[in-house]
Amino acid sequence: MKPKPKRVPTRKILDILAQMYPDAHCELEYRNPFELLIATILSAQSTDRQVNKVTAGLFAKFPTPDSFLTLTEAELAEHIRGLGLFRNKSKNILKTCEILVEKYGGEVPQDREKLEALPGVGRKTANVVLSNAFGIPALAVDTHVQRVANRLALADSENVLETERQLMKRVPRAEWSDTHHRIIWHGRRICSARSPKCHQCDLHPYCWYGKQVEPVKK
DNA sequence: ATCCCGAGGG
DNA sequence: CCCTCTGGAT
Repeated sequence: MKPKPKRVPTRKILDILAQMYPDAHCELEYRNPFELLIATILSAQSTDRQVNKVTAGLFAKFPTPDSFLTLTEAELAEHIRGLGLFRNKSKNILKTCEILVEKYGGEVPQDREKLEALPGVGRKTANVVLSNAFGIPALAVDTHVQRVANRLALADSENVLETERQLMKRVPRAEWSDTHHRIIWHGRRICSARSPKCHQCDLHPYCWYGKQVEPVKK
């Protein structure tokens, strides 16, 4: 008999994550699908904390696509200057608002293809909006999910789309949204890109990566 | 593969 | 100083 390749059951990992982060949720602040869409576009290569700092004032003055369209590209850029990639984001957001107004009556479409056709909106952003704003199951793979899922051997790929496929295959559909947020919280709080805190991680006994970083003490 | 691109942390 | 942050378009 060959020794079984022992792989940690996905169920085990998911249960521990649920136990570690029972209240995980989206940390971007928004009041409606439009605000979530804009906040998510802004979140590229930026921390949610910085995004919330910017959107607090922005959404108070400009709560709708129409109101954004009263701004020039340079004016909007000035409002979001605290974030990285602010020129690209300003341009994309205004074009997106134009399309929302002209094609969708100022509403955010609940449709992946229509969302991804908006400038500045790719698969990850579309997944965030579908899942959080509309309750449509989706599993957004961002930098945290990519890193953590691979460290935990929930996925094995350098490609985010492939990682998404592998996760969707292993995680029950009803748990996609919660799992997404739990993995992100884990990636922020413990399984950080640099110097992960394996010593205080409940998943350490089940983590191949953690054993490399910080071997179990005897 | 490269560009965009400021704030915050180590 | 260098690395990272809920990426997307070319």
